[in-house]
Amino acid sequence: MHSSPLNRRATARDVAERVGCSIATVSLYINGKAAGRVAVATQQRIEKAIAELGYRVNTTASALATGGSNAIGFVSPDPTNPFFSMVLEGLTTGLDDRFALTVLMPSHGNDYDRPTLQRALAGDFAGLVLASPGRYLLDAFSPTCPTILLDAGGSQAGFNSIDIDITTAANELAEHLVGLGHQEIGYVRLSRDKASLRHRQEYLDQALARVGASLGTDHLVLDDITVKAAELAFPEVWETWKVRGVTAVICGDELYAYGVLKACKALGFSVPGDLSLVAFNDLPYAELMDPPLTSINLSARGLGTAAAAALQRYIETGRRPARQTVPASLVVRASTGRAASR
Amino acid sequence: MHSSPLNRRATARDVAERVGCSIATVSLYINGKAAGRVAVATQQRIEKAIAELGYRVNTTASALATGGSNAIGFVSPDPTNPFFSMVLEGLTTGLDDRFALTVLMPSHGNDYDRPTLQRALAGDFAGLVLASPGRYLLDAFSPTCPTILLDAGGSQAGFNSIDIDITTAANELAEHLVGLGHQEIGYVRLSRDKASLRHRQEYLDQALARVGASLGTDHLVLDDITVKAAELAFPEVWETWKVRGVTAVICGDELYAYGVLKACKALGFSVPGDLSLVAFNDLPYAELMDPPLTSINLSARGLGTAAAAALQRYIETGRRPARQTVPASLVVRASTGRAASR
DNA sequence: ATGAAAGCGCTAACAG
DNA sequence: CTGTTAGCGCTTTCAT
Repeated sequence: MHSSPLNRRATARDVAERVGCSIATVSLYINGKAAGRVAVATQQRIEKAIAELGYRVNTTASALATGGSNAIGFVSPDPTNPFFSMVLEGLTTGLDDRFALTVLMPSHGNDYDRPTLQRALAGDFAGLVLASPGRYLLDAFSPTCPTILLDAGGSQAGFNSIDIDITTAANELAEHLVGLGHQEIGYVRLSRDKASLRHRQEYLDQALARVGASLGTDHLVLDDITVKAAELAFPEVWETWKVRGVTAVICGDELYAYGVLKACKALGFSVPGDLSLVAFNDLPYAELMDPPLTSINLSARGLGTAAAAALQRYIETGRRPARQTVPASLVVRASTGRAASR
Repeated sequence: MHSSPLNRRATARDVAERVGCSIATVSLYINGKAAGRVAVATQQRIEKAIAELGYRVNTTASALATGGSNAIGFVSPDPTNPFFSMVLEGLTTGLDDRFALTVLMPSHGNDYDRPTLQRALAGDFAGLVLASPGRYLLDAFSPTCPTILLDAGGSQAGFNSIDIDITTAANELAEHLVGLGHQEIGYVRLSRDKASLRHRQEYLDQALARVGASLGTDHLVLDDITVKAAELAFPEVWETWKVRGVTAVICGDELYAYGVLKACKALGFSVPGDLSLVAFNDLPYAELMDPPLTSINLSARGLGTAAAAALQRYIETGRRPARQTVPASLVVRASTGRAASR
């Protein structure tokens, strides 16, 4: 309306000139510090000029002057995995409007690495959120701004983290499975050393052992977190698992469960008739599968909102947040049933 | 190592002092403009000092000085809808490392609105990508930086857009359905006026009419793009559709198809035995459904990479990109079959 | 109640 | 080859 596209953008100086006041006065007004320091009449004229010129503060300049950026960096392995989408959603809804969320992803490959982290450090962020960082990444990482680790698999010395507490859920799952007669259980996991994932497995191991069941050591180990990887590799590991007497499979990531389900169908197995299936995550798709997946809900969204709240407080007060935890919970659906007799 | 966390960050001045040269020289070096202008010996000493101090340029200051931000804003309705995740992924892989991608989402509600757009305009972005903007948003929108519309449903006067060309796919789908004996087809769509979605429907109407089939006017119209919405509403509309003799349903968004599928199961319909089902989108989950969904692949990722390329060129050259199109394609899977005899 | 001025850290002429 | 200088647009003291 007032300006053709891509015109020079109005500055505080333009506003000041139009009003006939100084830039400082404009600054006071737009930062809400005018009360009792700027005449009301002047304030109104400034407001009017701002509207007429379509003025908006230049956040870059503002950040430089105040020495504080308004950008939060979100470092995520894979925007396409709904777990991270949900964390992202939690973050955006939890963050104040004055913060901008910048996402940093691996430029190639399927997880983020040092270069990605370097970019995160190089950008001027007010705060940083690292989602499910591999442990090897943290060795070489020294934060330059308030940083929070998400789902890092237990507290990491010197880092602030929000973790998923799976103890209760793991125990419930163990009881659920054993209650259905399952003893020998197969596990599908990622090859990379992700603390968060190893963590899941360790708790599971303990919880199952306590009730007399076992995860075995013959895990199906995959290099990528994709449906395809699990689908292709499942038939092979099945030979081994069959011998051990496996009647249920737990997948360290939900995408794996989708793959296993497809493989089962191709092999003519019925789920849960022949094999019970459990997934970590509980994405919106878990209940759309056929059968719907029994899963451990990792509260991805909650992780995001908790991170947003903690990080904002951290940035504002400068005090490191206490270590936090969001609870995972077991959601029983039709993909688990009585163990097949053997 | 060299500095305790959250120490004051080294500036170019620190580097210059340590080396004993001027700030300008440091600037030349770090911007790769040193060749033939700075003595090699000096360059090495600068490099050394940079490493020792852990210096990184302050991008905020840099942006202010050059008058160009390095941030691209991505405005998206819902990070949780995999379509947008895939666009996002395309964007991140397509964008140069020197750009940072900032995501802007509706602060609440289920689509972005003027306030979100305001935030996008207020941030200092080098470029902006608006995903599937509602038409009503564009009336009041005048870009202040290179902006590209994605999936805006046909060119919008004065805007640069990349659209999904569904003509071929729509024709193929029409032939596919009619070939299977379908005449009366139900359509599930969003109530909001999204040009991109209306567009889909119009093409479909034409393509179907051409081969003697019909989409009817009794669409199932929903307010949110969620699985639940479709699942709950389907049984009601079915009464109407049954009378019309509907044998196939096309869903304007894949999430709707998931809902319809669930509803069908609950109602005891077999798909495609009693009803064929088609979805727009073709997310990774389409083929995991039972039955796998016949769908129109909207090339979300391709949309993202195309946008990244076009926007970068736009920013660098200042010349508006030509209108572009990525083709959609029909993917036939098991959810469509012969029309039920009636 | 308002303005002048210093400066945030960097870049880009321009002068030597 | 290198340093000086003048900003980028804003915030913030400190006078007035």
